[in-house]
Amino acid sequence: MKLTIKEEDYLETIYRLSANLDSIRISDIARSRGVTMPTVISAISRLKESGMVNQSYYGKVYLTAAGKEAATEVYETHSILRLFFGEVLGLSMEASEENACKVEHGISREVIERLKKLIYFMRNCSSKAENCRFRNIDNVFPQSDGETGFNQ
Amino acid sequence: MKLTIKEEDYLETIYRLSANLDSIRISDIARSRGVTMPTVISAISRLKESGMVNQSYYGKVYLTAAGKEAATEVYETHSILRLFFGEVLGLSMEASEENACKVEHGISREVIERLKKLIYFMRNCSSKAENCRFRNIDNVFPQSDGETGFNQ
DNA sequence: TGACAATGTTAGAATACTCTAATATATTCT
DNA sequence: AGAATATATTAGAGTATTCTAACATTGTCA
Repeated sequence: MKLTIKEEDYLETIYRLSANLDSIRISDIARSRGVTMPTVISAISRLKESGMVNQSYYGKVYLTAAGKEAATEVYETHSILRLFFGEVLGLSMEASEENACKVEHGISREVIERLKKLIYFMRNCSSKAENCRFRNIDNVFPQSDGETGFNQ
Repeated sequence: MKLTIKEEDYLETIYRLSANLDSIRISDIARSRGVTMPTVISAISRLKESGMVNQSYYGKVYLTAAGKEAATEVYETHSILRLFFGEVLGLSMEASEENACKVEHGISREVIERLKKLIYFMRNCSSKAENCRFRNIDNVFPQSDGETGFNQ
């Protein structure tokens, strides 16, 4: 019953749309993902078969309990990654968002838990200057653009 | 001319095999990636069309200059991610390797450069105890297993 | 209410990736 | 060299993902 990357992407899109819309149409998903409606229809029909989504002929799209659970997991992963890229690495909002989208699939629970700790730790660092002095890693070395000198 | 994730995976596999083997066969790649030989043949034929690989009928596989360049880039990304997971997040070697494989595609150059800085910074932290006291993030909070209390 | 616009669906196609089964070529060993 | 083994290739199939074109249904507003 493992979902593909694309299936997870569609679930996440539906989940995110449901924050702003009370009912979700095929066209909303298509617009949001930048694909055509037939593409969405085909994705949704696969998700219906996996029991992740409900949708009747010409009807609205709903996540099932299983679909909501899967979507929530992907979304939480996405959110933590976005925070990490933004707060710890100091990337712009757009770059953080974009990288989070690329990376959010297949990363382990363990990584997410430790990223949470790292973000937490860094937030503490930033407020207690005697302990550690940085806000994000770009702030620590604003001048040296990449030359940290590793080979492995 | 953008490569797919799988194409990058095959290039990286060839690149890594070339460290230990002086000539690379279809069967080496198949074994290394856990796929069948016809699958490799089909991947290689696509890579030949993109000018990333050379291989003659029943012959050995070679990366072209472009192939080597692409493979090197993926491999460097992989290596930095592995270091980050191991040194900063404190994951096991196997978990670091596995997560690096999943994440290495599509992550931006900017992220890699800042991860380098972060690893560098952490290495410095570890040696200068007055500045910051950790070896890896799991070491800082060895007890609290995940409860850092965020909601976003 | 009927026409037009918006939305949804089906049909048919293409690409990427994988497999198994069958066949062809190379390599190795006696 | 000839047989046995290893390796490579082709053929054919299946799934996932996307598209365009054609058609169906729904919604809106004049």
